[in-house]
Amino acid sequence: MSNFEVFFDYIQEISGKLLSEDDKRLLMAHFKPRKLRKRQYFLQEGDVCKYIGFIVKGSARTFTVDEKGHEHILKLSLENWWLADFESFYLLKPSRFNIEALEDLEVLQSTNAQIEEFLKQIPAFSAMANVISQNYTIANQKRMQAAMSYTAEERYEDLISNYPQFLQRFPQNMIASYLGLSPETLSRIRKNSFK
Amino acid sequence: MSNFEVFFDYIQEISGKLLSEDDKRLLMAHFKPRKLRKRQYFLQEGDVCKYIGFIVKGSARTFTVDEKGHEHILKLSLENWWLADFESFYLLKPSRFNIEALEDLEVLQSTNAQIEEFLKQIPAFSAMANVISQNYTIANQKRMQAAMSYTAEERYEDLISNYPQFLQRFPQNMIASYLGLSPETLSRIRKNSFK
DNA sequence: AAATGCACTTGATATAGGTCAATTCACGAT
DNA sequence: ATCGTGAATTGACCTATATCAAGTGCATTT
Repeated sequence: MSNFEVFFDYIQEISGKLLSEDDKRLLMAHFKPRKLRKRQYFLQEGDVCKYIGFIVKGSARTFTVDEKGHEHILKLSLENWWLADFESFYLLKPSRFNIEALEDLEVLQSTNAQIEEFLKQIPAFSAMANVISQNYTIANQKRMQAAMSYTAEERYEDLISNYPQFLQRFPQNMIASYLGLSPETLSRIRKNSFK
Repeated sequence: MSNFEVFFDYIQEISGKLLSEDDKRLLMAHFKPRKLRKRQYFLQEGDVCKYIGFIVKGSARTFTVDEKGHEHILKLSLENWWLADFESFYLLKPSRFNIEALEDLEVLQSTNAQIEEFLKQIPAFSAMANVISQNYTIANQKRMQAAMSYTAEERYEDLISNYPQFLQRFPQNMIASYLGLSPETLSRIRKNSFK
């Protein structure tokens, strides 16, 4: 299946609507395929996030670096997820985040101005945007609650049940950072839960 | 200014579009005013969040209670904010949250089905929804980053600069809980930063 | 096969922030 | 004015998690 077929299926499935041939032509004309090798950056801190990318293949992490040089992973992303720093993308502000490919990465990317066009012209695209926005809001609410009310161990168990794929796809130190833990602490948590 | 005038101004300002007289009639027909006294609940854990409320006056907190009986405040809300547990509201699932009035509260409320209608029929309403969704996404991203990378003191300073009104409107123990801190810790942080 | 480099583990120690208990403060109700 | 209640402060102590340092196991490169 080609990259665009994957993408079209995704839109139709999430939105519950069909794309016309015209819709598909429009999307193909303005979403550009882009490939990144592992370790390459989709976005660097300080740059404006001009593109939003739909991940067709591979994985990425969104992270900040604090004054002490410590990295904090905010988001881990896999196939069929969208990749962007939304604050920078919507407001055209320089980003405080880095987005780096953790595996070889293939995305379909487009600009904010184009997305506005798709929203106006393609009903399935706009329906998809609404569903995604709902899902994001819900996921954020959950994650925030987990961060505030759960212990390290509970957050790890939560991750296992909500995103079991993460354990296969991401190294443990990345998962630790995503959970807001040091790699040592995650290692000890795993040791204890196996006994 | 009446409740609805406040509401209409808000929609027009956020969306950048004007409401027609028909639009206004439609909104007035399906947003119901509701008043809650301080301490009353807008939503109780276990119930489905049937209504979304627009706060015209007053304030509220959204919180969970963990197994140890500790409360965790996820959201503090003031005038011109929306009040709902979106997970429960969108998915019609029983809520894990409580929403309680912290001051006497006046909201305009409506149901999910009605909101869908407004989105279809009122361009300004739908434009507003898009802007709000962007703002939420950005605010969530920021708050998550703060929770993961900042110390307690930095989070408090962040709050002071982003939401100075909170200090006037909410008691310190609520703010502590919102920041994920014990009241004692927040008290000590304030003491230190005054020296 | 040796060498290099990472991810992961393990142990010892440090620290931010939590918990518990006592005290003071503010204010609404009588 | 006084009482009562809940908020805020303060001190002593505790705990979860971070930090630092050393060691182990595996791939990848040479």
